[in-house]
Amino acid sequence: MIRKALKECPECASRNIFRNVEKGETICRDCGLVIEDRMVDFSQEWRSFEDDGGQDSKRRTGAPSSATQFDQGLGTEVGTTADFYKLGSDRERDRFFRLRKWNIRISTAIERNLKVALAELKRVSSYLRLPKSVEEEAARIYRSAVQKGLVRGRSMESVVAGALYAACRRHEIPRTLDEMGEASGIEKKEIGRTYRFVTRELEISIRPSNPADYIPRFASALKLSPETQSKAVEILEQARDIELTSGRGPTGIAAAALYVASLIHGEKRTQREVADVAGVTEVTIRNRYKELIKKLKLSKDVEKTKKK
DNA sequence: AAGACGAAAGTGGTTGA
DNA sequence: TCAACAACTTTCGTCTT
Repeated sequence: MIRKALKECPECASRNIFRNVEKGETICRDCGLVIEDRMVDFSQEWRSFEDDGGQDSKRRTGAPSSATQFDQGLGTEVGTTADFYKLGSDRERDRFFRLRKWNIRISTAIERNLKVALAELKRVSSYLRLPKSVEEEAARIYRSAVQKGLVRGRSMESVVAGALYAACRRHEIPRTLDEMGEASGIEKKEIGRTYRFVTRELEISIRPSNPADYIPRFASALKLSPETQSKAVEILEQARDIELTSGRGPTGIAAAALYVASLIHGEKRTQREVADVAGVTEVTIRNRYKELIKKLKLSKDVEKTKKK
């Protein structure tokens, strides 16, 4: 859903500004500038990660608690010392202290971890300029991962990055693993690994990302016109209709579509430039590009603009 | 000289026996 | 658990603009 907003583009002073609320992006239709992508997404997704048997128990009870608060204001405590005197036998007293000690030890450990992790999450999230809704989703995912003990054997940072990556995908504003790697300082292999592991263990279903989701950001980074941008999306739609997109990496396809569109509209970018912002190699762009012009009889369009 | 093209070998992940 | 495999990368030589 795209709706118009009353604002001026800081780059070209155009009023031709569009907001894509779902993606938290605001784009100038004239110069293609992505003005801000930190809008609040009100369409909150509710999902329960508790393994309580009820598979799809989506809860809508109570006020929305921010998952980025490190303990949601809900600590646990096993009794107080005042309770101690109500107990009878030595056995019971021993038991009481043991439990109390354990509980404190565990919950403070978890809380401390969560506190540090959420700070890191916030840092990475703001570095990538992600909307608040994504940040919160990532925080929820991270919390579930901690509760299931999935962080053990993995670095906290990599799980944070994985959770953020997953949250972006769920909100259909995918970032590449490269971007996530740069923001978090974790190698992209590692992020991919923890991402897969965490999503599998928590049974978070994520649809394969749509190449078109990458177009606005890539086009903006390449300073391509909105016309070129929509041409790229158009190409992607055609490509999807004839099953050219399945099985291929979405960033590669997006990059190739953008490359072709830039040729057609006489705003040529080199394969190298497009490859860099998309985080793929020129070879991949070439392969996708070849398939595109072949199967979409696009060659004549490209030729036409070449001669001009 | 830079960009585009393509071949060949290598990498990491998925799948199916 | 292992091997085949598909997609993508790296590297490098050649052609085109």
